[in-house]
Amino acid sequence: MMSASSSDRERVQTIVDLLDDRYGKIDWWNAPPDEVMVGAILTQQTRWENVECAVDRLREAGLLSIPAIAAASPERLEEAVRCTGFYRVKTRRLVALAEFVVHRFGSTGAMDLMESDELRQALLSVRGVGEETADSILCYGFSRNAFVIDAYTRRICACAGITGTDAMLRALFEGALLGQNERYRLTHAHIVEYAKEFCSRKRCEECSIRSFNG
DNA sequence: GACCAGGTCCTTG
DNA sequence: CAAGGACATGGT
Repeated sequence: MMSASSSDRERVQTIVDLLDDRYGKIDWWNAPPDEVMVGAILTQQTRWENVECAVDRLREAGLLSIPAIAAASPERLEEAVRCTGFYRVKTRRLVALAEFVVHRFGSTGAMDLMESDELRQALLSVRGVGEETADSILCYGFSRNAFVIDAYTRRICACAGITGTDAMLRALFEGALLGQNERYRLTHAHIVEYAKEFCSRKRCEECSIRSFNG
């Protein structure tokens, strides 16, 4: 058991190990870069099942690529992504990102030539791309070592008695993941799965991570 | 019918 | 900087 004086670093390592034991290798958000960028926007404040609905609709409409989105009418995009909610603002964000990629890089492939830090800054300059969205794109779309901090991560960390800014949490997890993209992907996936399983009114008390706190 | 979901932006104090 | 609201559909 963790002692009351265990450091944040130790607690994070314990969480990472506990989740790895529980879920192990899982296939999670394995998709081409264009699809990850689209999904990263659409999943904002939205359940993943609804994102899949929109992704299917976009695919059927031939709009599941950055060039296609950059050239599409807002009306067609809105119709396809309506099932994810916030469909007007998400359409604007998709178009902003697609136009940014096309104008600044020409293609998705050219983006991959950039250093991670610069690519992150570039993504953050797009209206509608915040830190979580940018890191999701980096981690899952471009296999970079960017750890995604989301609401679930904050909640689980808070339960474990770990407090701090997103930047601090990100540094803590990145310190535990040994610079391997596969571990970055898996750990964030594990956190989401665990949170969906235990961070509900009903099952919060069964969550063993609470006991790490003091 | 209330409440929440893998955020982000904008406005106020 | 912290807090509060807007954005909107779909599931419990």
